Amino acid sequence: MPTKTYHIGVEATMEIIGGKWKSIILCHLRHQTMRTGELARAIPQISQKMLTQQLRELEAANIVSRHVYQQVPPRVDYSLTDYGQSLSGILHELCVWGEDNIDRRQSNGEAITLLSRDDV
Amino acid sequence: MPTKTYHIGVEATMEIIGGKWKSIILCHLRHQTMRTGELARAIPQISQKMLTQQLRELEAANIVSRHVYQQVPPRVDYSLTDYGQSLSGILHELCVWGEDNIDRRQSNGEAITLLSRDDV
DNA sequence: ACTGATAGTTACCTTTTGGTGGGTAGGGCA
DNA sequence: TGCCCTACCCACCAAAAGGTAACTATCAGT
Repeated sequence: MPTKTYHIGVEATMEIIGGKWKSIILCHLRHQTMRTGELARAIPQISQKMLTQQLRELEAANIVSRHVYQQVPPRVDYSLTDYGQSLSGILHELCVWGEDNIDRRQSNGEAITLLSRDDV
Repeated sequence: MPTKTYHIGVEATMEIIGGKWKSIILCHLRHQTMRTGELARAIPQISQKMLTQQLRELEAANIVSRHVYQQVPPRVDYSLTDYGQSLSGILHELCVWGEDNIDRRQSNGEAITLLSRDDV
């Protein structure tokens, strides 16, 4: 089996939280356990396919855990694992830096809106 | 002009440091100003095209600045702007978390190598 | 018997991202 | 004259990521 080689730590981190959706999902799960539908409503731009696909990958990386309740209609929820919690600080900073960046660009005349803040 | 809309701060951050290369480049520039060729040697997997393309985008976002010396052969170097420095803490944490993640996976039996650490 | 609710899968397609291999400039130097 | 050096650009192609729409299962309620 070929050994996977990284040159710098950030490569490994980005493999886990990179992509268009993972960091957004994680930012939401940072505050609370959420059902599939809640996540979908919190991230209205995401498609069903992407949501479950990304959740599966985060689960495989042991960042989120998936709880299935034996009910009909189905009930499934997701939360950060203990290990996933270790990303919480980073996720928060990523949110805050982005909010500042948006403010900056707005005051620079760019047409930009931020719909909700993550202020603690 | 259509207004660009973000739903959460992290979206904006990821637009800037996301993708396969940007965070790696920034992690290197965090410690020192570097010439094009130095960067290319520090990130051996990157192609010329990607290196300059990503640097242009980081420059456009006001994260890195590009200094051209009037010489032949050409000499160009890149460094973080003051604003770019505001990412330094995040970049460091991304590196450290990734290093820990790799350690974790190694002790879990995965065949993984990390070639160089960013320890401060 | 039919509908609604929830979570999920699949096939198919488009868009974005990344890689390759070639070429440019222009002064220094053998 | 001709080649080296550095940074960088371009045309073209391949691969990965993401989007759309249609489909599944199951039980409750009407």
